Amino acid sequence: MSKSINDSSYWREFERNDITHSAAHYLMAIDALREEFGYARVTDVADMLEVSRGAASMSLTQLKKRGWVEEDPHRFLLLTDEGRFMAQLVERNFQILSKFFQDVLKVPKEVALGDACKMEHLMSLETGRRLTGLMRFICGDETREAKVHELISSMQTACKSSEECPLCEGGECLYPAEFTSDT
Amino acid sequence: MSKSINDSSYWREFERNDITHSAAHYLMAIDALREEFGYARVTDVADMLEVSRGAASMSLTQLKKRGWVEEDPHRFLLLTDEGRFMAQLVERNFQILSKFFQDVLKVPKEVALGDACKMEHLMSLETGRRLTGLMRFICGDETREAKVHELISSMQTACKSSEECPLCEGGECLYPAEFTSDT
DNA sequence: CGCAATCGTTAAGCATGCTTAACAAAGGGA
DNA sequence: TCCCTTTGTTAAGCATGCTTAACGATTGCG
Repeated sequence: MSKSINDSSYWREFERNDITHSAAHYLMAIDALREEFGYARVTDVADMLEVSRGAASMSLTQLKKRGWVEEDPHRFLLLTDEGRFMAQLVERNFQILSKFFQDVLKVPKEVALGDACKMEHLMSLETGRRLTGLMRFICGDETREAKVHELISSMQTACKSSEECPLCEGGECLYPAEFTSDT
Repeated sequence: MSKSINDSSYWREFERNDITHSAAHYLMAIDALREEFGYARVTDVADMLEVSRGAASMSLTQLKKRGWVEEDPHRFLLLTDEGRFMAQLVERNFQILSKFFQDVLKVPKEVALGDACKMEHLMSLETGRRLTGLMRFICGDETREAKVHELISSMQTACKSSEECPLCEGGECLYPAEFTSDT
C-alpha cells in the first residue's frame, strides 16, 4: 500500500499533467467571455480571473505557443479546436464532480464546489465518463437515490467492525472515530 | 455555469490548498519508511521519492518549520501529530479514490491510480467521508454492485436524449458522441 | 589514526506563475 | 490636432520546487 503510493513512476505525474489548473481557467475564461460578449481580450480575461494584465498576457502567450489559443482577424482571443476540447473537458469534469459531490454525496455546496474546482483538471476523460454512468444509475431512480442519501447521512460514525464493513476488510478502518467530525 | 467556474473567490483556492502534492508525498514517505525500517533519514526519503538529497533536505526543512516534521533523539525524521494527521488524510483519500475508480467505476488500474494520486491531497475530509459512505452502500450488496457495473459498462455511448437522461436535463449532453471513445 | 564514502546543507540555475511598474501603441474626446 | 485613457507587453521581484555541484561533518574500514 505505502509501497506504491510514493512510487515515482506516477507520483510525479502530477507536475506533468496535460493541463495546469491555471491554464484550464484561462481557456474556460475565453470560452465564457466569447459566449457572453462575443469576444475576449487579454484585459477581459484578466478581469474575469482577477489577475493582473501582465499575468494574463504572459500566460496567454504560452497558451498560444501550445496551440490552444489564437487571435481572430480582429485580434480578439480565440480557442483552437484543441483548446476548446481541453476547456470543455475540464468544464465537464467540474460539472460532473460538483454535481456528484452535491447531489449524490450531499456535501455542502461550498465544500463541493471547492473540491470540484481543485480536481476538475486532474480527472481523466475515462474516469469522468464512467462517473457520469454511475450518476445516471443513481439519479435515474428516485427510490434508489433516496436510499443512497439515507445511507450516506446515517454514515456519520465509523463502521462498527472491520468484519461487517465491505471497505475495511482486513485492514484498519478507513474512517475511525477521530475522523468522523469535520476538520 | 461558466459564470461561477472562474469566480476568483475559489478558483485560486487551488494554490492555497492546505497541503501541496509534493509535501503530502514527503510526509507519506516518512510514514512508510518508519513503518518498514523503523527510521527515516533525508537520504531515505530522497531515494524513495527519487528526488535529489538537496530537494529532500530543503522540502523537509519547510515541513519542519510548518510543524509537520521533527527529528527524534537520534536525529531521525519523525512526523508530528499534525503531520501524521495530514499524511493519513491524504493516504486515506488515495485509497478511497483508487478503490472507487477501480472497483466501482471499473476504470483501468493505471488510469485509476494516476487519477487518484493526483487528486488525493485535494479532496476534503468531508467529501472523502461521504464517498466512503457511498461505497459502503454499493459494495455492501452484491446484487446492487453487479447492477452498477452492468449499467456503467453499458454506458459507452452518449445518452439518447436530454429528456430521458437525469444528468443532462435542460442543458447539453455532458458526454456527446465525440467524447465517448478514450483520448 | 587516517582516508574514503556517506550524509545533510547550501548555492546557483531553471521553470511556473503570480505581483508591481514602466512603457509603447492605439483610441477617443475637446 | 493634442492629450489622456486604455490596452498589451515586458522587466524585475518573489515563492515553490526541482536540478547539479560544492561544501563541511560524520561514519566506518584497514
